[in-house]
Amino acid sequence: MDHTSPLGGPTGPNALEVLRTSSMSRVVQGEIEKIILSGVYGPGEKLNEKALADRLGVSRGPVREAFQALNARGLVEMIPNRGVFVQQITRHDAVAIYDVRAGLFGTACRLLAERITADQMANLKVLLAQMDAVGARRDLEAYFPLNLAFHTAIVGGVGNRYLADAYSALVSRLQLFRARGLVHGGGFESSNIEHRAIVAALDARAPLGAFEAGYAHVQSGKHRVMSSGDGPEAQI
Amino acid sequence: MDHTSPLGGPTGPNALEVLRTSSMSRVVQGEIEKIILSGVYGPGEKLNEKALADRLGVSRGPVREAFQALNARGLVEMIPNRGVFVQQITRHDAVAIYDVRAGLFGTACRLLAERITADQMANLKVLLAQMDAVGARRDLEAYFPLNLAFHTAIVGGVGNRYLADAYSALVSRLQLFRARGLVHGGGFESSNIEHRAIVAALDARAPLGAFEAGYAHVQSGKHRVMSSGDGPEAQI
DNA sequence: AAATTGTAGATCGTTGACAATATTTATCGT
DNA sequence: ACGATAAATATTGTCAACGATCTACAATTT
Repeated sequence: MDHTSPLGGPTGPNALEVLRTSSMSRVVQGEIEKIILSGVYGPGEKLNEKALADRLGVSRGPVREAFQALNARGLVEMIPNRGVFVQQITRHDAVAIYDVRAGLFGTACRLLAERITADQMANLKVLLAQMDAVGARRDLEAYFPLNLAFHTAIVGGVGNRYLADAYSALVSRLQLFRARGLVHGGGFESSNIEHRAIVAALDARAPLGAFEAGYAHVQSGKHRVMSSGDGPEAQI
Repeated sequence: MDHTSPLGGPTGPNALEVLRTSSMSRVVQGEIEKIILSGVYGPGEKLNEKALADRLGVSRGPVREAFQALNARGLVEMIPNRGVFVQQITRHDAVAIYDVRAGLFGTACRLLAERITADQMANLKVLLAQMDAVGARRDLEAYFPLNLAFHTAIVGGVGNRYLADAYSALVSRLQLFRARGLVHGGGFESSNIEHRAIVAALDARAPLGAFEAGYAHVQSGKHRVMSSGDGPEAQI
């Protein structure tokens, strides 16, 4: 999850100017990923090599290399002699991704239950209390980052790089499914109840209970998202 | 599997000749991956761009693109202005990978228990019986592909592309940890007992039991591998 | 003698050009 | 006017070359 631009540039490829000599293709990859996830290109839309290269002020070589990396991460689809397209995620795909994500998140909870420290436990409880408070006000804008921090604390708290990478790869792919950024809160209460169940299981150092709580939480999120309209509108 | 020589003649592997016009860089990626996983290059060894390009009979461009894809898949490490190196997997890394793999395999068992067909069930039982027979003879050469087929049937049988991809990516990374191909059978009986437990849970359509059986099986395999000598010698 | 500096060779990162393929546009026949 | 065919254009795939950077080794200094 190194999407942090080396230079806090506002917009545009001025970050490219700084690192012109070293790792251009890696910066290009981050830029293209940001463009894709920002939704500028619709799902299935074609990514023109030369156009992107000109826009980023580089040659086609680094762009092609960035495409290969993004393809391996599942964000784009490459068809020989045809071009590169933004990966299309169907409803069916989203369900499949959620299933895997549930298993990974449950595994994270299980592993964390075996090794969680007092500090980590306290941190989770703080986040839980904050989400309780914010949820009572139905303040979605404030709830969103807290929810993200809660999940990150659990997945990252395990200290397993491969687990964190696999999980974030799935989350990135799910971003492709968020066609419009329309978000409407509709699962505050249940989501927070599930959070509390996870923390309770972690506090009890119960691996099996923690897995079940984490697994069920993501599955519930899947149902919340998939059952609303014809597109995902909430990601809780 | 086709034994196209990794150290093919100066003319290059024949696969490249056939697909010269279409997707060279994808073929190059597969070739380099085979070379890496075959253990020709030791862990941490440097991969020279021009040398690989000359050996495969292509230019440096496709090789560099293949490197990007392999880097994203975690098989190589790229250091700017220094080069590309075979990814080093420490003992600690292997343990972490096994933990994630256990969670994914358990998840596969869980999901399969919810949707397994009669044909799939019969296939698993056939494989189980064959492994029983071969295991009684302590025939490791015959046991290995059967074991692989068993795991593949479970992970692939779910019909979840993302689950299968994530799982195989972890398995590929674990291959990096197999420094020497020394394999000595030492866990036949226990491994097969665990296989039977998995099949039993699947047959009972018990998701939770299937998860636990699959999770425990991979964890046992981790212990079998990690506790023997200073390197992995069995992969059961 | 050990450490530092300078130079030569090798390797990497990037670019622009050329060939092969796909897509679009124009033309022709019915 | 519509559909099929052929030229024209655009885009992708690959290559060879140029400048930048790193590594290794020799010369110099402390």
